[in-house]
Amino acid sequence: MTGRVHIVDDDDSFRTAIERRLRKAGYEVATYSSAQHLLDRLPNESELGVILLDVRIPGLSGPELQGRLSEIGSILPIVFLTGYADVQTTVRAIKAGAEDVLTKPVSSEQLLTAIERALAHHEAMRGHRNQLDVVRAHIAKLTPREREVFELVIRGKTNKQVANALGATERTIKAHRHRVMEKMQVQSLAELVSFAERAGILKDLSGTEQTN
Amino acid sequence: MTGRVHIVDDDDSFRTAIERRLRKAGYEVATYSSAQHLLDRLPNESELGVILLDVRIPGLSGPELQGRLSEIGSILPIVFLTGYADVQTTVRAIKAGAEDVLTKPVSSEQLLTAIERALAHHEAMRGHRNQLDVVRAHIAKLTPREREVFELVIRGKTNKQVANALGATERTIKAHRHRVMEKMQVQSLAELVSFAERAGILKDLSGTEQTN
DNA sequence: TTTTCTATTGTCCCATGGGACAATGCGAAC
DNA sequence: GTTCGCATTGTCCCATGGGACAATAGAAAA
Repeated sequence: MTGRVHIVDDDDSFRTAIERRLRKAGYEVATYSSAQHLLDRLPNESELGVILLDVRIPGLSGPELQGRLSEIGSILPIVFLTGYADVQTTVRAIKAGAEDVLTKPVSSEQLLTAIERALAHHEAMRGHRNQLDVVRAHIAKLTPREREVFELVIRGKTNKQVANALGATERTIKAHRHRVMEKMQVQSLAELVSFAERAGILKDLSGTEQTN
Repeated sequence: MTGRVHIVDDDDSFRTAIERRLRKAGYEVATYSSAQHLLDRLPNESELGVILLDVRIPGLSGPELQGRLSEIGSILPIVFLTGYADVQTTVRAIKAGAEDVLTKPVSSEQLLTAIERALAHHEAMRGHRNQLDVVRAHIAKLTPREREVFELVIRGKTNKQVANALGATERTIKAHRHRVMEKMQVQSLAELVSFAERAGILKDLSGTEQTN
């Protein structure tokens, strides 16, 4: 699998050594001497990639950079490199979503295996996120009123029930509902519900009572 | 939060020491001198619990026990205790779902914090699994034919389309569909789709074409 | 001020979903 | 052999969803 490896490490000779190894293995490489440098020119995620990140670096630490990236919505997988074995840090990193944690010196085999897995993971995650983005983009186009109707319809309310709930005529709801289906680009209620479920709406499974 | 801590460690004195500390903290405790002993009398998950598991123990190792438990559907959280810092093992354990990995000697604060988090996690997971079990139990009651109808209906197919697809009359599908709604205990298509989505059916979002 | 977006509601008409009341045929279990 | 579960299909009838064709009104933007 091809992709770009973003090496973040303050040790010049280490960066160079790893870079050489990775280029030889067929990967694109970008290097950064600090976390800030990576934040300054954020990798474009239209390209598959992985961040090789040293845990302890001057300025923002590895885990701190991980937090920042997560906050800004990055899904670039991170493979940590650490000079010494620190269980506490390792646990936190993995729980925070790190792809792997390797100890220096790292064997090429370990490194390449981790990178391959990370790239595969990145690809899968991108797929998921793209689907989500599409759905969310559609939802964003709904007007406030349409959004209200949407919320009730995906919970199984009939037009009549929605009409009562929102204080409008059944005919009106019908119109809103029609535009919701259009904007969400679905042809059936089933699809609409699927989308909603995947977009994280519908967390709780209540709203089943009927108020004719 | 109350709950039972299952200590698995071959070191008698260690088990006793930890047990004393935990009982003092208000937890129920069960001890096992080997992984096999725990497998022999599996903790009942109707009670909140957590497994305190030593990584290296004679017989089945900690991670191996973790694998076994996972296979048999256990969702008891596991907090690993390890004598020495092994990043490789730690990463695998966490990725395999371990709640935490602590190094011996472990401070009471660390231990109690980890246990509390594990118990809270167990409670949340049980909730999720119970919902899932209910849905799956309902699905299990469907006859093969009803299951086929179910699969198509939740993908937005109309009775007519399902009838064509399965080579039956619209009336027949109507009958099956009715029984599906009954057995799944839902009143609306929206609910049916929600359940299906949560039960893991509907992974791919295809099946949108129409063949009147 | 004029255009545009949003919300609202109407009437007709048809397709689809769903309940009520029934019935037939076929294997498998008893 | 009889019972039981399962699949199948019918007819009526009504509620609901959804398309077609239109129209009104207020608010915000150009």
